[in-house]
Amino acid sequence: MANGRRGAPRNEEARLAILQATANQFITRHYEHLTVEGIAADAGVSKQTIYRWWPTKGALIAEAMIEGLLFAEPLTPLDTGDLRHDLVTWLDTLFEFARDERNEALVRSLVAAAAENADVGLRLSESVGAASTLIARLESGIETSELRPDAPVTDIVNALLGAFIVRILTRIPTDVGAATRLVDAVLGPAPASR
Amino acid sequence: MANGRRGAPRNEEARLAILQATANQFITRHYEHLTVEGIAADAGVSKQTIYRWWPTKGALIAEAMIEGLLFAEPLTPLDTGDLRHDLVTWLDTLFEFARDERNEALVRSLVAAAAENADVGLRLSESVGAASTLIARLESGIETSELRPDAPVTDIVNALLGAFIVRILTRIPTDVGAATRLVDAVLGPAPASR
Amino acid sequence: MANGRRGAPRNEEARLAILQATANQFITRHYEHLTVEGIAADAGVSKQTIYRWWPTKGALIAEAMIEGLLFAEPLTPLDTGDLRHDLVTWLDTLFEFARDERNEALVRSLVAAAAENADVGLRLSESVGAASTLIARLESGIETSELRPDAPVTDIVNALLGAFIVRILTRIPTDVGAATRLVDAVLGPAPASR
Amino acid sequence: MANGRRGAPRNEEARLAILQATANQFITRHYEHLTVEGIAADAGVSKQTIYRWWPTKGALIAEAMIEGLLFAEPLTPLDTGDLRHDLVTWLDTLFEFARDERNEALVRSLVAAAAENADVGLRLSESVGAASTLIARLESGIETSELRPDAPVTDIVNALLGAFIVRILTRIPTDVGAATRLVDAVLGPAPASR
DNA sequence: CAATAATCGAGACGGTACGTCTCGTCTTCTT
DNA sequence: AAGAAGACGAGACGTACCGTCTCGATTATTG
Repeated sequence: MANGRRGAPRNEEARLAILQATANQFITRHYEHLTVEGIAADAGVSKQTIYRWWPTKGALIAEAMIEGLLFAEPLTPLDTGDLRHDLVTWLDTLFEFARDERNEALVRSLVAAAAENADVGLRLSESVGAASTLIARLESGIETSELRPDAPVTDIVNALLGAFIVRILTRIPTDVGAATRLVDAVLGPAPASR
Repeated sequence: MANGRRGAPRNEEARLAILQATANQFITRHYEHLTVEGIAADAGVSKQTIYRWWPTKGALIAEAMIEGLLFAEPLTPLDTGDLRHDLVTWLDTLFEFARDERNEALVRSLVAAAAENADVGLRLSESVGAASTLIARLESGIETSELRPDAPVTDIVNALLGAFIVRILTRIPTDVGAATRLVDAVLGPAPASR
Repeated sequence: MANGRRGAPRNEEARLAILQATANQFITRHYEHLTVEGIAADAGVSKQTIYRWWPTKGALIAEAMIEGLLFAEPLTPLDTGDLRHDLVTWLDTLFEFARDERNEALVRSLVAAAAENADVGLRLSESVGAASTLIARLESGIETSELRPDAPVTDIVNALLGAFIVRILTRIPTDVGAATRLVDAVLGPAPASR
Repeated sequence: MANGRRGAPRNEEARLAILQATANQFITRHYEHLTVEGIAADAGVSKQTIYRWWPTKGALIAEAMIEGLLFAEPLTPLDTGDLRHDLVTWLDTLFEFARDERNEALVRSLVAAAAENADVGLRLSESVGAASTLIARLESGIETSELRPDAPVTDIVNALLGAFIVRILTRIPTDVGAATRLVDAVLGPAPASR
């Protein structure tokens, strides 16, 4: 059945090649050295095909993020039943991930992109920190009374993620206890067994 | 007496003109559109004079930050004796500052610069959040027992500042209670008398 | 009865719209800025319809010339019985025509097209100078003995037309006596009774 | 001694390389396929260096003409004392030159350039026909009474050259007698010994 | 009267070149 | 030396057209 449009339909293969190339280039050359010409060449596509569908580099990156091409495995929190433990584990994984200079540069690059482009910004906390899953985990912590009912869940997530990002931006190497200390600050110090 | 070097000494006037021009251009055109040629023209200086003394744009910005040319008034926290209140006030001022789209863009620009340049990154939390003063304020809070003695002061500052930056990057408009909620999130809920 | 071909016949309306658009664009934008896309848009036709029937821009222009769409009125010589006078009048009209900058540009454009495309070249002298009529006029001059029987009629036409074109190309403004001098140059000086 | 200007002086080597490359490309690829990028690559120069000094392709060609880089040997008329003979010889050489398809294309290309650019146009008749030398030859013919004193010398040159150009543009192959016939037309038929 | 074949408008596509912008280096003259 | 002026090679920008191609819709012809 007709779709109301005429002319050749958009080439899905080209679209994916472009997004994949965007991810490749973003990872290898970082945001500041990302070029549309490079992406076009890498994707085997003409520049015009890129400009026809995406207004800016940022839009490309944002879409590559949506397609899940930027990060290999999303860093999502677990749910073992112990909120404090789950948060520490998640943060530790994040810090560990960023201990590899390549990954740290990738995150920094993503922050740079987010700073210059709203589309990327909108997806930043989701992409870096799996924010929505994290929020869900915290809300489940409220149900198990590990968190008081009026805890500002979103703000807690922003604080944890923000602390991570500030560390990345200020280039302060992360010490071992950082994750625990941050969670302590946010949930209050660990009870009894401490 | 001679300083052991020959030839004309460095022109301090030119140095300041360059840094001032850097600040002007940074504020008006943002980091992504900052050009060395533009700075040179604005400062009435040749490009070579810039390249002779600064290796990168980031170094220029970092030095302009040190000279206090980027932000009009530093947003420092007060000390009224009530820590929680002082923090909320400070955060509110920050959010208020960023409510002006021009300032928000300025902060975003600074984050972009920090992401791409270590010199700027090192000074980011100081410049945006007056981090050292804030740390001092928190430490004085420990003395007045408003904070437990082992509170992770630096991490708390990172969390507060980071939450602010995450908000800026994700372009989420700030609602009225944000500052209070954030302090609650990071220090735990306000005690009894609330 | 069938013509041996199946499918929809060529759309004559589209053909004329294309040629008319070619003429419009040629006149307003000149040969160097003539684009197939512009013609297609102007004619309300798809590019493919143009490429299906004409191999090059030159072919389009040549056909527009044949259809008489490029020049409003062909500049044909008269026959008053006085050959020399008729030639001077004709040349004067030509010079007068080209005195309007718009027309001069049009002729130059046509020369450019002729230089780059054989189809246009073939029709150049006919289109600019009504060459065949001019040759006929000269041959009638032989019959009235105003011209010697072995006069190289075609070469004379080429010389007159060529001189005009050289003037156009070299951008030399035409003075009043030019037409007369040129006829003198090509036919030899006027005889006795002058 | 100072010349009043500061900054590096124009690089003469680059200038010549560019003009030489222009000539090369013009000869091998013709005007319509001449590209600034190609010239820059051929000359080993950046595009900006070209655009800094020449506003258009036409200006490049015009300057290459002035430097005598476009035509190997200028086609200048001789002076044997016999005007008619010298003109026929000159025209014959011209026709002979253009009989090689490569040269014909070169002349056509030059006409195209002249049609689209005034700088080239100004130099066309000089470059193709050595117009000034030809005019001088005709004036010397007046002194020897081979030409009447009031002969329109410039117009005669335009007519001869124009006839040549029209032949080139209309792609009419040149027959053997063409040169003689044209000169006959212009000087009147040859006297006695014919 | 279905199957076939050609036309047409629309528009996506890989390419090439455009003319501009900025980079970081360099060369010259002046202070 | 340091500095102003500015030329230079390099390379990316975003745009304009090229000529080809794929669509779906619309005619005609033919078996």
